[in-house]
Amino acid sequence: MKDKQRLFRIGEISKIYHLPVKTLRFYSDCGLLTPAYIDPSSGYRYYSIDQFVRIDIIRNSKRMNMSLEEIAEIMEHDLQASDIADVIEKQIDVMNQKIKEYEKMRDSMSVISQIIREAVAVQINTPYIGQESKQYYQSYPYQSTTPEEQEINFRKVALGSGEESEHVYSLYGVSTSADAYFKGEGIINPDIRNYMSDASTPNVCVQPAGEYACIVFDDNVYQKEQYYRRLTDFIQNENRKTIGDFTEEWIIPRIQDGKESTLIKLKIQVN
Amino acid sequence: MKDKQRLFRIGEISKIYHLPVKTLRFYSDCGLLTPAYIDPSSGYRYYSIDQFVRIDIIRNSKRMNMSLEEIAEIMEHDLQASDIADVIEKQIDVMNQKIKEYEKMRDSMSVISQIIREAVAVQINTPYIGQESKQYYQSYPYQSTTPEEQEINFRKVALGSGEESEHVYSLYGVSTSADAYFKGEGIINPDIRNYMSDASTPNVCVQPAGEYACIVFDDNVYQKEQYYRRLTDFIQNENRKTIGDFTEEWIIPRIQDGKESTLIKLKIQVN
DNA sequence: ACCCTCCCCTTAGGGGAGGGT
DNA sequence: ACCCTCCCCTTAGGGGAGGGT
Repeated sequence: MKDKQRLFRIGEISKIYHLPVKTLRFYSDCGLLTPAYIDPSSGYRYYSIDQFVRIDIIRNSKRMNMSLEEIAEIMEHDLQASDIADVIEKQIDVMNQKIKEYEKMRDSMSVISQIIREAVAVQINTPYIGQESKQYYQSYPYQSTTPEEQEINFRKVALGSGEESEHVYSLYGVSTSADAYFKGEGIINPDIRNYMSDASTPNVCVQPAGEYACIVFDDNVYQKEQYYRRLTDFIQNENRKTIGDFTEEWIIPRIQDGKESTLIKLKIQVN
Repeated sequence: MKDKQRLFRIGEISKIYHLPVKTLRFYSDCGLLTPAYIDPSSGYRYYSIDQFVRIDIIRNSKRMNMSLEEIAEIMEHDLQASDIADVIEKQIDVMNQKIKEYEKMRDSMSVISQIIREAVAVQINTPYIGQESKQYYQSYPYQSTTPEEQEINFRKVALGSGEESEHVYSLYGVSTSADAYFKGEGIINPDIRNYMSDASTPNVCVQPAGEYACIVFDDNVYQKEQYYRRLTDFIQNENRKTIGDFTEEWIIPRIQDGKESTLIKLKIQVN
């Protein structure tokens, strides 16, 4: 019985458990782990072997990502072994949730980095003819005639639904009326498009696979016109005819000298 | 150009981006997102469309689990598109790390909840003969003659190595000399055992498969003897002979009326 | 209504000063 | 050496008071 009275100073407990003294003091102050005895004159904390199990429980629980509040909860409730299994299984669910969430994030991030890598792999500012594969998109009929209007419309689309937690990032873009452009009416965008990885959502539209004249540029949205010109000059030189409208894919916005600059892939189908 | 001067009040930005006003004020105060104009007399914050990209970047970066400090870092550095891909891929690595870590935790937690479920599935305090499968363990030669000594020795073993992050929880136990026990010398534990899921660690020992007399109890370590008696009485009644030493598996410790109580499986091989 | 500036609060401690055994 | 008690600091804001347009 006298060995049971063996008391440990805070530094000894710290060494045994590899726990900082500060942490033990903190547990003591917040009532999570009250020392067996506190010297009233010196304030020294003394721990007995009875405290060991509690420290074990705190340790194990913390490893399961439980908060000190939850740990205090379970420690003052005299759980049966089967209750402990319940707690552990609840934490397993929490872990599985986290894992799923992170996997979604990671996959979504993979997609976008892939798209950026592909875009920067081609010669920037240089038109080319390329084989493009089929793309799915959701069309939102916001007509924009100025870049400012488009900026606002774009946010309405991107932030409008409750898709908040769905993806880290979504690929957006616009179509540009070829008719209006070739008539000299400038760049008019009849809709905003959200590109999808598959056709699983309702009302999804399809952009056909085929040969496209493309140009990738990285500039401020107010400077778009020159890239349209380069692309159409190129198409003429190549003696191609366009099919359908232009599309812009807004790959990634960034900040250049305090101004927005967006990496954009502009393309139009040709025959 | 006058549309470009369009200024938005903090509440409008809040509505467009579904961001609390408090958050925007906080970003403003810490310099992450400075309003385009602050009225010197009223202190009202006004945002222009130029701020929109920054908010997008903050939003996307936060979704990738980046801290505001990291976001500020990347925003003041005029990154190229390929640099952004680098940043994203770095975050993918971070995510993968997290996923791995959580999967490890979850698997380790699964194992222990499984062990508890199996232990509580048998009639508690009631001896039985059961078929036990092969077990691997690491043996640590700490002889303990009192429960107190054992408590301390156990922590030395469990906390001694740097196995901290390996598992949430490990199954430990002791052997008890059958010879000494039957000679009336009491419960003497020549070693402490850390049970392993496989034989991959060096110096691993094997506890053979076979028929064992077992009893599962859930009590304070100072009360062990009565369970040894129950088990040995049972073995005698069953006309069995023991092979080798007793082993105790310390399945899960908990707190009962302020005292430690451990769910223990005590067993010994019989023929 | 909308906006502002304080001020205090949250987790789980860490760093350090200043002082006692 | 080892221990103590303040006190201030960290993330990313949230809640509320009290007051201005």
